[in-house]
Amino acid sequence: MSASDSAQLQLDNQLCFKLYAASRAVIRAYKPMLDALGLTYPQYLVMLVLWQWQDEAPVQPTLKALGQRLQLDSGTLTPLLKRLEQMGLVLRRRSASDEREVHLALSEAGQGLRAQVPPLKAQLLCQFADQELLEMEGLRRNLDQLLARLNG
Amino acid sequence: MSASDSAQLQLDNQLCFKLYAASRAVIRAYKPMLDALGLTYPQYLVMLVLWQWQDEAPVQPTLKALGQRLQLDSGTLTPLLKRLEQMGLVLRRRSASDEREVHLALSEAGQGLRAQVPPLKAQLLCQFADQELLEMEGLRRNLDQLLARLNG
DNA sequence: AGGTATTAAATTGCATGCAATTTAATTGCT
DNA sequence: AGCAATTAAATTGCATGCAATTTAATACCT
Repeated sequence: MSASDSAQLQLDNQLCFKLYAASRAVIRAYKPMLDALGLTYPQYLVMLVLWQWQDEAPVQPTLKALGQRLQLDSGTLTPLLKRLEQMGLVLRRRSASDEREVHLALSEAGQGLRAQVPPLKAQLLCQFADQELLEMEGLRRNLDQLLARLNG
Repeated sequence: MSASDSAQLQLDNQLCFKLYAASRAVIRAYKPMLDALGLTYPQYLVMLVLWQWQDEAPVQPTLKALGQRLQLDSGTLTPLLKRLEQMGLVLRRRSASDEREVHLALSEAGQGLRAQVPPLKAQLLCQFADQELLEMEGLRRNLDQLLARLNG
């Protein structure tokens, strides 16, 4: 165990830990807004995708396509989507042309929920100074690079 | 739902999603190394802290101190530490001076495991170009700022 | 000293993530 | 057509995260 080995193991220097901690800290910051919406964080991300697909529809809004978008598999998404269906926000039905696929759609309530987000989001963001929002934009670009490197 | 509201909801623009996706992507990248160590990702983070405390000992290496370091509560750490204890890597014992506290220590095996990390870590990092490692350093600093803002 | 408030873990319950397996439907090949 | 290979979900099992409650020990206050 050399000195440089030891330094490399310092938790404060670990990018992995920073990412893990920052991700959970952001989820905590979203908690008040998500409580108001009645959603968990991953449920919110699913709704974001489905709302987005209302504007720029992909070929088929399937569970598979959603999984590719969020990098989550059916083991995570199947029960999550069943909960959103129970909550009356999402509709699931097997494709007529290919019974293996599950097609997703927003219910009226699911579409309506979308309008509640912007004011809550604004409330969340207004606690940050403009300066800080700019820095976050830089952070977002850095994350893009990392994601492209790790996934693409 | 204005045009700017819609743009703000775009998933690609969401810092929250980028962080969430990047964190999981990094954990995936660590998987081969962690499999070789026989640890899960949060278990690895716990070991990193305990190894670090061997060098720069805090007053007391308690579960509470570990929780503050990793921002995790006893609901997560208690079962995780019991597993590390079962694996023979960590020792847990109640403090003599305050029976409420659980003190943590590394077993021989737990200390020995530390030496296996640097070569595996080097193997992990060598898939990245120097340029990319520099960019990650910038990312780390950005995450520091965000964490300080959200936690501190 | 005695009783209340506080504190540290542990426990309980629920919702992810993710690997591995299973099931059912479709493709592709001969 | 017939059958193996592939594919999309669902299922199973396990380890987190985290809120809420419980338990046990210590601190505090008069």
